[in-house]
Amino acid sequence: MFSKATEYALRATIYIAQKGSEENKLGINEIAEAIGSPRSFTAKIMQLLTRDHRVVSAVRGPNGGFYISEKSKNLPVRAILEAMGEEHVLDKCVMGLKLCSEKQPCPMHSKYKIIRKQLIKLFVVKTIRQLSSEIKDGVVFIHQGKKGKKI
Amino acid sequence: MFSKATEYALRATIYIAQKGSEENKLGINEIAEAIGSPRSFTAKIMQLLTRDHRVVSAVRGPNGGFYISEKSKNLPVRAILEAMGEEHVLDKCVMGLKLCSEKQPCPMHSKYKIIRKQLIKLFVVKTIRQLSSEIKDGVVFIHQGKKGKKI
DNA sequence: ATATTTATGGATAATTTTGTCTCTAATTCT
DNA sequence: AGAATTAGAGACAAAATTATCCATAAATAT
Ligand code: FES
Ligand code: FES
Repeated sequence: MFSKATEYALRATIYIAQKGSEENKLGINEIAEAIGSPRSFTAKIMQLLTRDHRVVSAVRGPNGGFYISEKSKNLPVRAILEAMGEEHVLDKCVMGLKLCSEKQPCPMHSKYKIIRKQLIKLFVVKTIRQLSSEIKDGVVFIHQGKKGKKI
Repeated sequence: MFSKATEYALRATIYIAQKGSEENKLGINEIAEAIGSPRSFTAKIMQLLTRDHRVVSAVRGPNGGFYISEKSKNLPVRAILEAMGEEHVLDKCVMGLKLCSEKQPCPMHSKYKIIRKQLIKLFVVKTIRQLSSEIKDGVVFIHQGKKGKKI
């Protein structure tokens, strides 16, 4: 559904929201290891998430690293997709027509639109905070290591 | 959601099902133009759909071309995904975990699984015949040309 | 038989995505 | 001020996807 980059972005953001804070920032090494993603590629992805403190914040130097402000934790998960420039995935025609619309719908449109509506809603109503708290509460994973790495 | 290749496969298959028959086979040129896809690439995709007469059938020579048997029209749309080797897309973890499961679910799993269930159902219950008949009945498009190319 | 038509198969090219590496900039600590 | 630490930025490399081209095989028509 999403690109690898966006999948890593989702996992990294939720991980930082749950494990980090402004007082306890997380380094790129820890993040990449925790979510099971290639380190350097993840660093590049973080640059997209941090520009203008869009979703994630970053500070350089000793004790620096990444964190998410309490305010940003209230952003919908969709904000991550937007930062990655992949929010369109939710609006795309499932059969690849240039434009999904009622005017010129593809053969799957009438059925698919009902499903997509729920999908869009999921990404809009769920906040970063809510997803990260799920990790705290129950048995939820952000990476599956050898024996499954629960955080 | 799907690769370009699979999107073309979906459109091509539905188009052939609606416009063609064993008596009136369709050539690759007509198909590619009708669905708005690159001709040569589409030819490659047809090879995946036609091996073992999996979904589409093909015959060479004059008056040759592609068609879909009445039997194959009863296949679920999912059969197209399978021929393209992309059926896994429907089963994938939305956050990119190696395995989507109840044992080690990602933070979005509990909500997403409900949506995915409907998505899978859509591809399983809808047949190629049903989709192509929708084109016949109503105002449904398989390609959006200059002014929208209805077929 | 020969020419014509149409899909098939293989090689190759272009583009996008994924991933790495290194040097630089900012920050902190001593 | 200088050393250490951490993210940022850019060039680069590898892999996957998308796309093109051409020679070949099969079928038909003459
Ligand atoms: S037009 Fe295809 S999903 Fe809306
Ligand atoms: S584990 Fe992520 S969707 Fe099921």
